[in-house]
Amino acid sequence: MKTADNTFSFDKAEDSPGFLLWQVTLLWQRELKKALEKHDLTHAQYVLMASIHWLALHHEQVTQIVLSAHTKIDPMTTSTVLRTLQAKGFLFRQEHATDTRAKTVGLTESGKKVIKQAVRTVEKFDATFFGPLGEKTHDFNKKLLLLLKQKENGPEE
Amino acid sequence: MKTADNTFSFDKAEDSPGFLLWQVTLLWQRELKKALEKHDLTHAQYVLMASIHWLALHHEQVTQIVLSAHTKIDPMTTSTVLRTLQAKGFLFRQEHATDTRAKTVGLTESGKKVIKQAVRTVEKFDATFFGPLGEKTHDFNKKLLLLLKQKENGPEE
DNA sequence: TGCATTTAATATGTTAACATATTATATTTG
DNA sequence: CAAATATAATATGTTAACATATTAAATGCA
Repeated sequence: MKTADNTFSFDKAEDSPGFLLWQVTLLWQRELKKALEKHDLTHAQYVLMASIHWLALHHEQVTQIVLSAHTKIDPMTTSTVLRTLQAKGFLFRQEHATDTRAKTVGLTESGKKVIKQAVRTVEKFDATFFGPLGEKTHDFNKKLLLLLKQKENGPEE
Repeated sequence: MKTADNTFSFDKAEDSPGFLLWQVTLLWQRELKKALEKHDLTHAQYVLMASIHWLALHHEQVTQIVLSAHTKIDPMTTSTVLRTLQAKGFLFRQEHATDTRAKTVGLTESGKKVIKQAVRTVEKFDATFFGPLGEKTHDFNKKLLLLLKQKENGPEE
């Protein structure tokens, strides 16, 4: 369908990876949000709690800046969401052993219990959402990793 | 790296398509935001204006609900962002010819000028961002479309 | 060692994304 | 036709994502 207008280089919006990526993520987030309601968690809260749990299994001291780097949630958002989670009793924040600027973050028993259940919910949800990709899921992951890595020149955890 | 914990079914967070998808989109949005600053547009504003322009070339009357469906931005967000764009003088909203509930939306001359420049910026940005995919970009698009399409046919609430 | 530079966290303010509920109008159907 | 239902837009309120700027402490280096 050719038109007289030459604003777009794509003949269909469906050929734009950016537009598609964003739309898929909108959809994914919208549905995941509903799936997380039963745990009384938002997506950001879930990601941070899951990452704390994950990092705690591999690191000693999980600080907010480490969390921010791992999740790619910016430090300010990380700070405010963690405060909410602390108010919910799902985590504690205490002064770092050697760096008094930093705060060490950890899940409470209550938090651990919640996140374990939530992880099951999310993994089940993702299995359904990405089901159509079938065995091509790994290939999809590889492409996403490629896009992530291009910008990654800084220090990693 | 095996641990005693069995919360996660993935041994690495990098194997989770949901986590990766979300992270790539965060990165993409963050950088696109900066690229759009020179046009004084947010991403949502850009998407809506580009879609109005696009739809106007293919449809007669672009209503807010049509825009919402096309962009997958929810109707409420669509409404408020369009109001902002109207205040900026980039678009008009007038009563629909036959459906008095609806509003027909269109770009002003000023809006058209801005969006044409912004589209160039975004297409250039996307070319760089998705550059690492090379000729696999089309395959990436296909996978994203697959994920989008499942919902269109799927169970409706 | 002392001073400049980084860095960790956060106060403040803007826009987005969404839920829920409401208003007004359109459409369906009994 | 009238009543029930669906739809287009929006008021109100919550959380997220981010920018900018600030505070205080760690680190670099001359």
